[in-house]
Amino acid sequence: METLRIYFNKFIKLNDAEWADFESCLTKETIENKSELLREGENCDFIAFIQEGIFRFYMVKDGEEKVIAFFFKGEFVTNYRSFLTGRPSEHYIEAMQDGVIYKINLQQLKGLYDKHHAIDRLGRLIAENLYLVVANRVDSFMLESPADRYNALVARGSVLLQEIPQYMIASYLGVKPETLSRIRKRR
Amino acid sequence: METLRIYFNKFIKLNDAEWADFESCLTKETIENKSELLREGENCDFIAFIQEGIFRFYMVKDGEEKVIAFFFKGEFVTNYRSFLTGRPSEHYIEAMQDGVIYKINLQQLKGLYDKHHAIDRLGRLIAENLYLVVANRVDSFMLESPADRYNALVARGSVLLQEIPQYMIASYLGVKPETLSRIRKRR
DNA sequence: ATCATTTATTGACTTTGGTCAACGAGTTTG
DNA sequence: CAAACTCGTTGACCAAAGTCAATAAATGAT
Repeated sequence: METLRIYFNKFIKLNDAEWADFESCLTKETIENKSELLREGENCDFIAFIQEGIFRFYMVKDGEEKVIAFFFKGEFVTNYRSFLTGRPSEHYIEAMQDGVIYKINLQQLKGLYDKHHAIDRLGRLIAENLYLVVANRVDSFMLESPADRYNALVARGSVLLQEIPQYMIASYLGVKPETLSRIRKRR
Repeated sequence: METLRIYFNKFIKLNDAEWADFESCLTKETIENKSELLREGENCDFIAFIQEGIFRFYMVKDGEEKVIAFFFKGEFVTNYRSFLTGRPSEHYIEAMQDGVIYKINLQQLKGLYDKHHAIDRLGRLIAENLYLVVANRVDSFMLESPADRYNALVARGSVLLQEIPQYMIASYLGVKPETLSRIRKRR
């Protein structure tokens, strides 16, 4: 899996021994559209690298689906909170397209952390990376109006706009579908 | 500094050699109330462990101070985003009381990461920890009303309520001071 | 202790987003 | 192909938070 190794090189270059151990812990999975990677109440015991596909991370509050995040090709999909704390997930992860992922299991990853300094570092780099994503999201909620948030998506030509139905984007932005429709009209 | 070491034991137990190296990179600083640890435009090249004191992390948007976070005794204070990315800070960090912190510098920490697997792991655990804090904050913004967020503070008897002026709590909750005042009255 | 400043509260009014309902364009299914 | 859904849009109305202004309470400084 040379192309996979190249992806991980963006985080850290593992030597052949480290990579061999790491790769041996990855399990490739073919995911079909609308299947669920994780359900509420389950413990998330994996981090998965997305080779192909889009996933949404959502929870159900008062019977309504609230989309917290989307995950795309080249990113990691997991309920990182459940993964880190060992507590059951309050969220669902659902595939929005057919896809291919490489899962690594919590126990195996811990083993690799102990065995290879470099893989512990990879874990740090992944954590730091995920931190930056959520920290930006906090800022956008604290500082920007829903219209600002939508315009920011448009401005950076986000993949979201092509691939994701509008009512899910609305939820992701923290508004109702009717409101997003009106925001779009005002532009 | 035995008591300091005990704090870090909550993350990871370092052996004597690791701790000696780590401790030699910590610089103790006495901070006086209202002094600024970091200003907008500066690069944040440190993580500081708070032995004593409270800090607020805020930014100025359209002439208004927006409080993103508070940091307390036993926690780490830093602009972690600026620290990780090397980009200039958009935020300020200000002391809200006299305090004592132990700073560790970015370059030194990188050296320790290379030298000791265990300290790289400590870095991972800190990143994971900070991730959990912001991830919870995203959820509370997406799922709860301002009144819910305030009630959650009250319910867990947060230190914030004693130590922090109400208009800063309002900002932290994402509302205007007048609104927080009305939320409190409704209870 | 008094005065000045900052912080918190309250009222009247505006703005923004939510709610409910209707409708039309596209899709899917029988 | 037609019926049934789903999704996005629009309108009328409602609820929540923001704005602006006045005042009261608390805090600090002399």
